[in-house]
Amino acid sequence: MATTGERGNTRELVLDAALASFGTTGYDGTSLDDLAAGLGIRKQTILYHFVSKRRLLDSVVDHCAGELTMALEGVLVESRSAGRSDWERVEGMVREVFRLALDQPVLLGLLREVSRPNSPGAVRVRTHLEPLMARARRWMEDEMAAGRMRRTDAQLLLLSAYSTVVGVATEIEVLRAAGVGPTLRPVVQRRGELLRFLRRSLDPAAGS
Amino acid sequence: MATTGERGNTRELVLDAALASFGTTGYDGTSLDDLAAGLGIRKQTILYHFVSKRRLLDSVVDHCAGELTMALEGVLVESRSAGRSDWERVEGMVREVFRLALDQPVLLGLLREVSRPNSPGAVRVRTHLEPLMARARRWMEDEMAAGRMRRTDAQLLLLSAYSTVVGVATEIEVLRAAGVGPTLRPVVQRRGELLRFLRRSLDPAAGS
DNA sequence: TGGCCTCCTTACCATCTGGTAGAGAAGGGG
DNA sequence: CCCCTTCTCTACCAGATGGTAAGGAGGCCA
Repeated sequence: MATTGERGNTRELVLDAALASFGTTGYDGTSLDDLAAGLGIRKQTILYHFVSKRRLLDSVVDHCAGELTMALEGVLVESRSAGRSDWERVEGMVREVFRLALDQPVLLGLLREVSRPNSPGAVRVRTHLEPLMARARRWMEDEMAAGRMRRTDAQLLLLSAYSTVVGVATEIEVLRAAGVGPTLRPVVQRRGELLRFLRRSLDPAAGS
Repeated sequence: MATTGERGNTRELVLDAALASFGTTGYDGTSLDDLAAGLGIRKQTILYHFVSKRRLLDSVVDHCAGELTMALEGVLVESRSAGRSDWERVEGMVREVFRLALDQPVLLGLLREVSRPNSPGAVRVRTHLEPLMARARRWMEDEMAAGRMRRTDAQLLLLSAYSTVVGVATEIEVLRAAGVGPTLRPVVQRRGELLRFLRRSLDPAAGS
C-alpha cells in the first residue's frame, strides 16, 4: 500500500504543517513549495493529496471544525449525563472553547486568518459554523420558551460570544508580539467577562 | 510641476488605496498591479513614489500613526486646557481611539494585519507605538507617585488596553462578515468594559 | 508473471510578482 | 530658447507561484 516505512500519515503531516503556516503566515503568504520543503517532500505530493491550494485550506478548516465540533459534543454529552443545568452547560461549552484556544494557539491563528472578510476560507468556515450556531440558537430559544433561560436575543448573544472569542485570538497574538510571557491573565479575564455577560443574560438564578 | 489637471495628490490617492487594500486583502494579498489598476495608473507610478512595496506599507503605517498621534495630541491639549482630572483625560483618550476606529474601519483592518507576528509592518508599527506607550507609562507612574492615580502596573494596564482595541478591530469585522448591520452595540459595550476596567484601576474616586 | 492501485517523484509551464531601465511630456527658471 | 526637475508612461526581466503531465517504485490480487 505504501512504499516507504511511513504509512498514509503524509496527509496528516501536511494538514498540520498547513494549519501552522496558514495560521501564522496567512493564506497568501504560504507557498506550497515552502510548505513541502519544510516536510522534506515535493509540492506535487501535497497537490496529489489536496488537488489545489484552495482545497488544502478547505481541508484544514474542515479538520479543525471537526475537532471543535467533537470537543463540544463531548462536553455536551458529559454535562447532559451529569444532569447539569442549562447555565452550567453553557459555561462548560465556553470553558471548552477557551481551553482549546489555549491548548492549540495555531487554531486561533487560522480562525483569525479565515475570519477576515473576503478571505478564501471565510465561506468554508461559515458553512461549518452556521449549523452549530443555528442549533445553539434553537436550543436556547426552546429553553427560553420553557422558562429555563432568560428571554433575550439568542442570535445576537451567540454572535457576541463568537466575536469575543475571535477577538481574544487576536489579543493573544498581540500580547505575545509585545513580549508578554504568560498571556494567561488577560485571557482568563476575557473569559470571565464573557461568562458574566452570558450569565446575566441567560441564568434565571443570576442577579440583575 | 504636474502634467495633468490633478496636482501632486497621486501620492495621497495611492496611500489611501493601499491602506484599504492592505487592511482588507492583507499585505501578501495585495498586488501593486491591482492597486494601480484600481486607481487608473501604472504600477511604476506607485514605485516612483514609494520605491518598493515594503516601503509603501511603511508609508501607510507612518501616515496612520501620524493621524492617530495628532488626534490623541489634540484630545490631550484640549483636556489639559479644560483642566480635567487624570481620569477624565484617560477617558477622553479612550473615547477618541474608539471614535477613530468607528470612523475609519480601514484603520482597524490595517492594525489587525500589521499586528500579526512576523508581519512585515509589525516592526514599523512598534517603533511608532513604543514611544507613545513609554510616554503614557511615564505619565501614569508620575501621577501614581503623586497620589492622583491608584497604584498599579502601568505597563500591563496599557498592554491590556491596547490588546482590547485590537481585539475589537477583529470583532467588528467578524460581526460585519456575519451580516450584523449596526455593529455599534458590541463595540460600545466593549468600550464600556474597558473604561470600567481602567477606572477601577486608576480613578482614586472610584469604588472597589 | 503481469496488470492495477497508491503514493511520490521529476520535468515542465503559464501566469503573476516586485522591481529596473529608460523614454516622453510638461512646467519653471535662466 | 534650452535645460532641469517632476511625474508618468512603455518595455522588459528574473524569480516565484500554483498547477499539469507523466513516469517510477512497490504492494496486492489474479
